[in-house]
Amino acid sequence: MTPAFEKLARPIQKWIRTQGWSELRHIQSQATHAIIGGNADLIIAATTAGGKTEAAFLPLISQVLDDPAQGGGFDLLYIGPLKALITDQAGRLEEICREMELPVTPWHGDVSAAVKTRALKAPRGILLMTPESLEALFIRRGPEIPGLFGATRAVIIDELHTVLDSERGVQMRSLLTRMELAIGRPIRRIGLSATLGDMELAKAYLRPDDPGRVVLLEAQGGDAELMLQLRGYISGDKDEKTPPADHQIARHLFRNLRGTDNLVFAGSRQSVEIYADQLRSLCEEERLPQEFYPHHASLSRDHRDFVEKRLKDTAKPTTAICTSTLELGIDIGDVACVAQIGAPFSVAALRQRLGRSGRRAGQPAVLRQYAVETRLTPHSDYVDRLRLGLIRSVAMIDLLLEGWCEPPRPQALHLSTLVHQILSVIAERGGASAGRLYRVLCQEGPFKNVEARVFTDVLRALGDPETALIEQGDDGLLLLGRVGEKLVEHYSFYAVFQTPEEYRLISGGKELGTLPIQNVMAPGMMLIFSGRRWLIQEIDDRAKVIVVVPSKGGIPPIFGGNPGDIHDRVIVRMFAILEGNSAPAYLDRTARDLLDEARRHYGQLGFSASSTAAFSETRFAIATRVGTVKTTTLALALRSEGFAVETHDGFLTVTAKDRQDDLVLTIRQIALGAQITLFSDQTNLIFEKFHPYLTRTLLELDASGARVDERALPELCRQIAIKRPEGR
DNA sequence: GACCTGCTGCGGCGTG
Repeated sequence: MTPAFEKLARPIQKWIRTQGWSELRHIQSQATHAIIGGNADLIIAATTAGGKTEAAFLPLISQVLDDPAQGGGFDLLYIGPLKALITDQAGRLEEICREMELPVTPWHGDVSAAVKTRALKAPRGILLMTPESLEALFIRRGPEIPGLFGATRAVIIDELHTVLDSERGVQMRSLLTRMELAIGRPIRRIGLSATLGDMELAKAYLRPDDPGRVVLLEAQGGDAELMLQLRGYISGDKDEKTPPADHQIARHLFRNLRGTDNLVFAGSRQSVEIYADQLRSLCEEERLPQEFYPHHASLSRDHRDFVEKRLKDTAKPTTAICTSTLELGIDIGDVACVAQIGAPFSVAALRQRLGRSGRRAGQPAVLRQYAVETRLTPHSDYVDRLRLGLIRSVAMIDLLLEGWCEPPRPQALHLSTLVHQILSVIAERGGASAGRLYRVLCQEGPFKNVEARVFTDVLRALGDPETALIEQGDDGLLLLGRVGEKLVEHYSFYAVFQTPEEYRLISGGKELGTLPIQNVMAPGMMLIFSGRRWLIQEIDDRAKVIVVVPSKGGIPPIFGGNPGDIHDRVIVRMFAILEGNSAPAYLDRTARDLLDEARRHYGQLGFSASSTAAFSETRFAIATRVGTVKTTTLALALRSEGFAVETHDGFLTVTAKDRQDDLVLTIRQIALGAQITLFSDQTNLIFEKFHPYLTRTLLELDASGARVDERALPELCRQIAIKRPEGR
């Protein structure tokens, strides 16, 4: 055994021997040296089954055993984003700690109150929590926080890459700062993460005040060989002999995936239902046992557990048709192949998904990408002619092969989460001064981009008698107001993210899952859900329950959602592909023809030489050549100047009301720095949980930080206005 | 033109 092994506590060494490990993995040795040899914050980056949990916990538990704390609460705090992950990890840690009399306490909404009460009475060992449960602890038991975490040596943040700059990530960092302030010292932070494109940014998120001192350990190598194919399909065939594109794809999946474990990422819940239904029918037609199952967040926990268990069970071949539910989190074992239908929304997601395949030594990772484009007619729009879905798929695969993926977004203001944390700090302490709130949240905490003036405006908005979230006591202390008290009292307060209203779908007394309320439903209608077909029997609008029975026909429901942000670099690569002339070897015949066709149309539209094209005196296209945020910003600016604008990947379609409007002139004026209003009264700015309590001015400021990039506008318009050298 | 995640305290009732 290695020097690292010798550093571990005796009981841990004994446990390792009983596991039959011949040696520690490299990342585990490195982590042992870093954790036992120093006191720095740490990021351990490796794939899902890379042994990260043990890499962090074996040395940390060793420290606890070799140098036990005398009281002062839990020794180690683990924060995980999923209940299932916490249950999984608690089980693994209990195995390690069983002989050592170190308690392991999983703590989330499904854990019984008895377990929680016991842990609070004698707080020690390892506590595993969700960010929401930690939030609840601060609000319900604020004064007990120093006693519970006074001796805590380290906090382990699992799946760090999934939180980073998200609402939940900001909430978590705020809680950690508040915990450090409550106990009067920093607590070592250890992040467990998938490998990111830019790990420097992850360091800054883990410890914003001192990212330079964060040690980064990355598991090296392990890159399996990649087998790759992109197949092109054309939908909207008039020819009756050719089946529709989705049938062709379903048949191809059926022929190639049957008999093994696979993941098919279909892009949306609706599309998951469509393909699951078709694959089920194919099994029935061929009189074969069922092995294709849908998996997405609207399906019941029971059904999802069933699919996850089947994936783990090596005896039964299983293919899950899924959304990002199966992209991260609990281990489902190795799969033979990952299929992706339609272009993914980020290279980071594509990489994470592909990481589910090719994990066994000697096995290649297999990616099957399916691109669906519409059949062209003489009237087809230019965006259809440019085959943007196929081009984006190629761009993302290119970038994946180069090892690039999207870095976390630049830090937004997060005013909705700030409102939440203001209420939470007041609840924790029973009241707080404005100065203290500013210090805790904005100076020490994660809301560093919020200036004092903006912070004061937020407090004023919350204190407005109409809003009544907070009020000022006689001594100047800020207290919860009438509405604020009600909000904080209810358990729905702890989560910082918004959730839509839904119907529950019931059949034979069993819940099938949930359905967003925007679906227009009536008894007698037929529905595809959970991969099967149903007839609606009755609807209870007040209880939000729909009762269904099995049927022969049906259509898939709408699940809604918001368009995602495509990164600048992906769009830049798409244009490079449109302007290039070689075709990647992994394209099939149809995909290659579609790519040629896209390039031909790109040239015919004149985009090689100019960034604008006119279809008539009032209808134009602009090639922005940049990602969603900047493209959307230009769209808002042009709308406020009276143009009608549609957005696409790297393109805008612009319609002028009359021919007097000169688009080119407007673009030139913006390029020269003309002042433009981006938001009109009609622009919806409420998309996060606590946005309804803020003023219009604050909402515009919040949107400016995250959804638009006003400063990039003049340069963007300069680039659009100039002629491009032909053939570049 | 998309996806995902989470939740306390207490009253009422049944059982040992």
